[in-house]
Amino acid sequence: MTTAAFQAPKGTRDFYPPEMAVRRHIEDAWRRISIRHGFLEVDGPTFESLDLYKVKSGDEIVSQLFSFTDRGERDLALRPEFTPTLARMIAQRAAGLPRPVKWFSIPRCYRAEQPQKGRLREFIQWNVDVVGEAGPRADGEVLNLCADALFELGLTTTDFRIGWNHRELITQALLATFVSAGRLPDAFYILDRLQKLDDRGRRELYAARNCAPTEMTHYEMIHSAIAEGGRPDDSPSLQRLMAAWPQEVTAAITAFQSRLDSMGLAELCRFDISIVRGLAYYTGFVFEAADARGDNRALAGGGRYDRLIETFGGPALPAVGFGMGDVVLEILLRDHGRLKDNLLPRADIFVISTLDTPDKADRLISDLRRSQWNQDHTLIVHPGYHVQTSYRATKNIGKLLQEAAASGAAAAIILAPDEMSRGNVKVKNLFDRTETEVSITDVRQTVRSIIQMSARA
RNA sequence: GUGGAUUUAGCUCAGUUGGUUAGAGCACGGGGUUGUGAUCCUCGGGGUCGCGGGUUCGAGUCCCGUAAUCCACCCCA
Repeated sequence: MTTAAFQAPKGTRDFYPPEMAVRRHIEDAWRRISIRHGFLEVDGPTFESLDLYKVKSGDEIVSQLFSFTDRGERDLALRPEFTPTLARMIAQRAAGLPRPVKWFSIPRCYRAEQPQKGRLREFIQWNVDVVGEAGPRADGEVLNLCADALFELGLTTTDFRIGWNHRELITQALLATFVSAGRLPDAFYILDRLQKLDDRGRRELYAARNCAPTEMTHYEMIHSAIAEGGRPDDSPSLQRLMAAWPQEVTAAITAFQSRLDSMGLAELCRFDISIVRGLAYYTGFVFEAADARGDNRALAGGGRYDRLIETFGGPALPAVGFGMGDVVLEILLRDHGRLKDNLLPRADIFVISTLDTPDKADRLISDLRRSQWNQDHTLIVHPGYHVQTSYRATKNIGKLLQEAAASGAAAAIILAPDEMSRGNVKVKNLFDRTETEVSITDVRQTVRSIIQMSARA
């Protein structure tokens, strides 16, 4: 064996079978849940024209992209996210799409950044968007889907939290209480960092942003409100804050929280004024999912961006969506013990033969793997089995059974001269270790019942 | 882009003040015990010690550079 001369590029991963199985596990859950909520899958090119990314984020983004020039002098970049592609696709066909458009995608994305915990240069990001539907119903719908995917992967309300906010509403509330219009950008900057800093850090932040005493008092009250759980009913700080807010603002906040409550998300979701999602393009509702223990970076984030489709040359269409990356998600699943040690596919049946010729085993294996159709050949009445066998020359049944057990099979079928002389084979249940001798024509039936039993266990 | 730590077999790790042909466990593969998953016995493959330079009679070991990994910072769509 020689030392590999090459290694995977910085910030990328190789997916050997165990890692690939974890990735499949995650992607399958995303896909399954998206479809269950009525979303359709789309994809686009892995690279787009560089200008597409400048439209939304300006020139400074280029340094964070993997970009290149093709032989026709076109400036291109590997996609750092899917949203521009989505917006482009919607803009191109906006006239003909039934509304609302509910799409999801599971693209590989690329960012030329310094790798660190939860952040690589190549990653997979589940994207979900509802386009053409304004209002809190769609907002709640995407948040619910985000939560549902995490539940589907085995996480519980003790593992993660979702915080939500509304940029428009909170702007009104700030303007009505202690922030002047000119100070809004500073206010959002401060809100974004409020929960990430300790007492001293916050004081330094207030000083750096030239906060007046009333501002500091308000920010500290907001900090307490979030720490107290973000529910008006049991947060005195939040009650005091909201008492001074315009009535329509508090009404909208209460209404949205009760919408979440009725979707069964009461424990999970909290109104969190500090979630502002840095990006300028969010126009209203924003939310973020994170580890309940406060470890790790954000699991998922999104919100409403009603001007986005216009920005990419389409009609004015309201939109709301979110993204969830595979890297942080996998770390969180592991941290909370929600990933099984072994997610590799397990065999249904392992076939062992100590016969001198291979024909009978080959025939049996082939039959078992093939699906059975009904008479019209319109419907599979019984799908084929996942069948494995040994490549070893040995006729040592003990060793072969060991291999059978390692394959994860529920049943082993043993073809040996003794039984075969009677037209029979042995079928061994690999879970309870019992075995029966059956006619070779009855094998399929015997195996089926063993597999059904073990699937229940 | 900046700083710290790390890098020896597929994995986890030993490797003495610099000294012969670099080791162990696990994993993997062959064989054995008269046809049942354990245990056991036996044999085997696999490393230019991350890469490149330097010091030295001699470098896995000391020095310099570089790459990657992990952690933190900047940034974060």
